[in-house]
Amino acid sequence: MELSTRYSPADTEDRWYAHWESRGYFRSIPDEREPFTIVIPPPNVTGVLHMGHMLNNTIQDILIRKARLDGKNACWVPGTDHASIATEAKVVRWLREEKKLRKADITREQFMEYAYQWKDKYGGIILNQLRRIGASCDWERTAFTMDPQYYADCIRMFVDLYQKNKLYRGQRMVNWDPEAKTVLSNEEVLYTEEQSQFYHIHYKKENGADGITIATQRPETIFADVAIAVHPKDPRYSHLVGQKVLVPLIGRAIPVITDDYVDIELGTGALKITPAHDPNDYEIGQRHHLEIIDIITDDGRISEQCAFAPLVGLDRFEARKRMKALLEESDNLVKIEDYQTKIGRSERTQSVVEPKLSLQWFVKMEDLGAPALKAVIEEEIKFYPPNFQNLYRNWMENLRDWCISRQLWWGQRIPAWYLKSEGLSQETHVFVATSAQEALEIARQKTGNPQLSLDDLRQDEDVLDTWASSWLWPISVFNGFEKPDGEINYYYPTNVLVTGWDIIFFWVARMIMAGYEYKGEKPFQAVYFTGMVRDKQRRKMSKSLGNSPDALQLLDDFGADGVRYGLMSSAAAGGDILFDEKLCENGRNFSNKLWNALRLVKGWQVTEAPENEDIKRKNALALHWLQEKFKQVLIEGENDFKQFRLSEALLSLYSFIWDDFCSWFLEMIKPGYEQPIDRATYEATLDIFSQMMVALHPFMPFITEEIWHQLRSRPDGDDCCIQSYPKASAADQALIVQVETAKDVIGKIREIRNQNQIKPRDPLVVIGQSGPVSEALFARSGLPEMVIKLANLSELTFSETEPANAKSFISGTEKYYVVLSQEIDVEAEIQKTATELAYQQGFAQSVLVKLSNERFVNGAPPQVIENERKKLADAQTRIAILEESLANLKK
RNA sequence: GGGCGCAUAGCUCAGUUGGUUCAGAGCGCCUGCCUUACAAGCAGGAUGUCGGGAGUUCGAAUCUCUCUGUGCCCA
Repeated sequence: MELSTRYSPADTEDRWYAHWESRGYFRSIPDEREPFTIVIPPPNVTGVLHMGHMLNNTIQDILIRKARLDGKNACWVPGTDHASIATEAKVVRWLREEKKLRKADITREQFMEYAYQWKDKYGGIILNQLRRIGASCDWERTAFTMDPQYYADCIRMFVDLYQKNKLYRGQRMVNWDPEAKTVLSNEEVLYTEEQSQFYHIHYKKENGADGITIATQRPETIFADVAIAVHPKDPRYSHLVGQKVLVPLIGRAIPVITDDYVDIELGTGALKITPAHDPNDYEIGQRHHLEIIDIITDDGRISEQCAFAPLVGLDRFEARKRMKALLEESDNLVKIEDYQTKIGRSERTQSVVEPKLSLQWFVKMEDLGAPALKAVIEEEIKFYPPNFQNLYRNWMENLRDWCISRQLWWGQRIPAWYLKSEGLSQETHVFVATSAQEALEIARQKTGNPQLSLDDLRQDEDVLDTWASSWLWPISVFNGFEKPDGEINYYYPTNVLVTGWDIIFFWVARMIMAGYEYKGEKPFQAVYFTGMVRDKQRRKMSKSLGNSPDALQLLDDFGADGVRYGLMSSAAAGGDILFDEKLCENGRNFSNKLWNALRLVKGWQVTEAPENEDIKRKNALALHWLQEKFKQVLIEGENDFKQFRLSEALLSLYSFIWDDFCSWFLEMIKPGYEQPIDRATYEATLDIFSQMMVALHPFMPFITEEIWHQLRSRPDGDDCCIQSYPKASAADQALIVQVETAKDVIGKIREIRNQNQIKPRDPLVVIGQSGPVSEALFARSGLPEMVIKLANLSELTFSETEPANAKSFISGTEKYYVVLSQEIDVEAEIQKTATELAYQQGFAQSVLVKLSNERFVNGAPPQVIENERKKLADAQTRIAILEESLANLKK
């Protein structure tokens, strides 16, 4: 069998994924095993794979594969989210560009047909891309937030909340997107610094005398003014309070009032109050019981309500432009100054958000929030890392009612019906039911009019906010609403949710609320928050910045395992990742290292018995040591997994495999050129190599599966993917420490070799000074042979006398000599030894000071004191050795 | 304005309950090697006021306070 010198992911990844899938390894059906459940944070149905998805789903896959290897019934439910705003925007653009259709020209039913066409065409892309990174989802469970069952669950939820009086229709100041003609949640509004202008406008008194000058960025809204507010402590305006001034151009009289909200420093210190078009003004208006005048239409134009005919019908920005001339003409404009301010724009349409009073559906958060807050504070749901509790608490303690209606078509249509006889937004009757027929029944009862027919009713035009559907995800994907006693009881609560911290409020908090509301229980035991993937300049990766590497290209370049390694190696929970391709390169290099270890081992000739006793002892020791070391790594790994310290778990496996296995173990047992290896060592090596592949499998599934099969010919179905994870057990620490000491000796011999330009091939003679530690060390069967091989020695002996022409080093508290053929620079040696001596003396002194401090000796635990004594003793031993060396050198 | 975090090697970051020669890893850098698995590699090496200051303690990268810088969330 010829293996290429480099590992080629392209040759293996698709093949193994297809194999796993065809074998049904990812399928989960409830059984007697303990379940381990994850529901995917559903990506946007029209999305494509980006770095954030790869990170997030790699973590989920690691946890799921580990659970599967641990013998649990691992269930990872994949799916997508309909993402109403984003998807509708894409569908609208597609219709306009491809079909030459405007949304206004087609019916709701036609639009939905097109939207589903679009979804069928693009909806599966991201799920297929997830397969490429190795995601071991149970694809038969793939869910979608607009599936008929899921849709029905959303409607059921809406009706239920309404019946429980946790849902109401109310007028509220909302963020309005005049382009999409929809309400946006606060989170969908992006604020950026923009250049704006402050119009200083003078309002005259009723008698024509000088009144008050205000500063506003929105002169076009003066027609909706109902008051001017000043700060109660502002002496400049105290004489005007309680008087009336006239709105320019229309001459309507409005009062001057006082309110603490006003910032004396900002602008002129006088604020015009326009409750219909500014959230703060709305609140001030409420406080002072002011009327509300709404002068802006749904599409952002000035309405007739403004009482100023020349501007009616104009766009708000066009109106603003006209205001300058109009105010100048009427002698009300004092000045215009440039002003830098934060402007909110719709995340989707980029349109400037218009604060607007609107009739919307709201969820009352008070009752829902309480158990959800408690669950996290009391750690019934654990957050990783735990400091996200603060952020969560902060938000949960300042809950506002949740506006769940959106003026869109793509989504679950709100199951509320009104009487056609009542005007839009003027409704006095509302009938909420799961179907029009039911609504009709209710309507007949409530109105007492049995003659009502479906034709008399009108369904609410709006759909649910996407989050108001996806908060049901952990329940609905297991059909928990329709069959509350079905498999949901097996899978729920799920084990862990893996998601970015940026949607802690949008989604995590709301899923917790829904969990307690509808299951009376938390939706997940733990939440693992991933960081954001950023570029090297710390910018969040985004499509608009174009700073995101092409995910698929990365997979092509480094292999899925390489990318997974790269993402995980610097991804502590919650910490952002400054993404650098270098990280994936490390992963690729690691794959290659594994591959070459395979090539080495599989290239060996095997004989039944070792060549001689030395080799037998050496190999036995090497194996024993590696097995013990592996146990230690496994124990640490289990610990890491329990705490979701995945990158630590990966790094310790990485260094075990690269350093301990490849650099030390394989070199220990590697036979000489064209020499065979004994069968016992060979087989044991294949076994532990195989075990290592299982241990690494959750992180790097493809290459581990490939090597698993390359190592041995295995029966059909004996795959790495479904092995038992190697069990951790207590390791022989004494052996591990001894080998570490031997490695230190070897390292120091190599260092002397390097410094003296002695080729690795030239064998050396090393003489150790007899001492208790070295005697015990070298009495370990196989250990001297190991040192001889790895340091390439012709001779390793012990003696009391110092050899001629040798360089010495200290390992632990023992002295060793490396005999050199070349001349030694005695002066340099004296210098070096003296420096070392000074350091050791200083060290001993500092320990001595500590030990002679009575408070330390009385206060510190005995173990710590014991350690200090040992440090001192060891240092003193080394000092003695160094002093002796120095004396000898000076002879 | 209110709140939350972060600051450790040139870079990116670990460092769990304060305690072992604890100051670490990877990358980068320097030296020497194409040593029959791997140059995507091997063997070595250098690098730190743990942001500044004060405090608690026998003992602080770790706990407290404060200052500085910086990032985020909310208004």
